[in-house]
Amino acid sequence: MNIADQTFPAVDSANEDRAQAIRDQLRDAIVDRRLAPGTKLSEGEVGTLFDVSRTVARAALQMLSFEGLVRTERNRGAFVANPSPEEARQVFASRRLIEPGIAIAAAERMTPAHVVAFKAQLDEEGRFIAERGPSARRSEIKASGDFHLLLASVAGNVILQRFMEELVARSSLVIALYGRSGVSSCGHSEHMNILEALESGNAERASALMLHHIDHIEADLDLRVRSGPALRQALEF
Amino acid sequence: MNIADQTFPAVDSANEDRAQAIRDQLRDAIVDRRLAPGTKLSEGEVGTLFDVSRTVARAALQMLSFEGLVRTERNRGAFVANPSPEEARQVFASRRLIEPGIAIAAAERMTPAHVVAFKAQLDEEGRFIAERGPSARRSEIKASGDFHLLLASVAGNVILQRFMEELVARSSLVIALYGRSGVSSCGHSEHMNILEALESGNAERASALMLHHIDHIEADLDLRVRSGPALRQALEF
DNA sequence: GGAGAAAAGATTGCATACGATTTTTGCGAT
DNA sequence: ATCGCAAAAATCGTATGCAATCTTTTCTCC
Repeated sequence: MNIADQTFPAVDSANEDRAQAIRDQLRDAIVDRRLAPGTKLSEGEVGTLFDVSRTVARAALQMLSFEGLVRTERNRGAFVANPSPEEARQVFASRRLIEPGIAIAAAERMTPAHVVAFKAQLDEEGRFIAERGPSARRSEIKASGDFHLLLASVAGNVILQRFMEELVARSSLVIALYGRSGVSSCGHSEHMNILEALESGNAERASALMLHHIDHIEADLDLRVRSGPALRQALEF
Repeated sequence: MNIADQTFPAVDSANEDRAQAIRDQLRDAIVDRRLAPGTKLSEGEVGTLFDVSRTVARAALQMLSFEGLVRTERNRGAFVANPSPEEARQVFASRRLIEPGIAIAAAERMTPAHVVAFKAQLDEEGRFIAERGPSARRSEIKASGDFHLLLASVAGNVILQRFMEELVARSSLVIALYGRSGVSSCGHSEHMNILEALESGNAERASALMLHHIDHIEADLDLRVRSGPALRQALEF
């Protein structure tokens, strides 16, 4: 009975919080761009979709609003975030500040097991790049983010790790919105270079490579305001 | 109209969210150490105390749990966070990574109005240090944190600003728990030096001073495990 | 008297209900 | 046909109720 109806939504998460499970699925959907920015996420809809009451759906949406992935307006509802160019710049400014330091910390804590995990991660990343199609592109963005999350977990600071989770999620949104080309293939090779530096314990080099990597990602964005930002906001789309 | 109702931190909060107001008050109480680490915050108690239902009290507690100021255990309730020495170290490691960069950004954006605000802030800080007594010490810790928050707001990156809000709040908890002496008077002069550097537009110097300042704060902590950490955790007090 | 088990009490997780607010729809006037 | 306004529908904010879980007390048995 449990197995049957909890097939897809709400993974296993028996003792876990249901709201958390819903948040995770919604976050994946947002980061994967299956939910477009501006989409309304009504409490009732989310609730019926995941077969829970509005109470827990609301809790999930509140969590996402804390992470900056949805914006809530009083008495109006929750919407998938539509980050402005300015917000996008701030996301990357934050990453430039934090990630080089994370790379240094990670370099000092790398173990052979970590190296194996990174190689598996990069393999998967390469596979998605080889594929074509919109679905592959989404997976590609997600895999690219996972590299940075893996690095954060190796660094061993859970606070910074959580910050990075938020920043990576928001970056994915920004890239989906403002991304120009397939810089990702270039990003893939940069990831490999970073791993090389980490593997050889060259913390400084890893840090510098990371900084450049972030610069490259941001440089690929087209952050000019398009077709009147006020109108866009007013129309909420 | 705008001026009238936005007098101060919206205690009345007519159109504001009530849960948010409760969160703010609870946060202040935690940071001020009026609520000791480990204290249980039951939904019902908080609700009756603020004259709201459990629903909104619960929302406030959820917010605080996101910020790391309370820890919630399923089916058991919410407790004021009791950061471990390891957690304390990670808080300061995060600050060492972020705040020097914030100082640089702030130095580049300082205006005369900002300088005035900083001077007022430092005046108040000095006043609390001059006073004696436990209440003054609490205000002193809070004022010291406010300096860093003011700096973050000047830096102009709302994402980093929110990160700093969390880090400063957790720092206050840590200092209250593990703080040794009145390093704060020393911290006050360091704040003044930082302001000097900011005022003269010397970003590099401000950044370096900030890094040392954080080091000094952490150096004043006694992060040795005291009287068995496992026992302490087990007894939850 | 102490240890263990069962019951009572307290607290959380979740669903539902109801008033308030916003958005949409329907209808008549210009 | 368009605009304005009022009623209806939808949605949110919040309170409350019930079942599940945890804690404490009490009772029994050794």
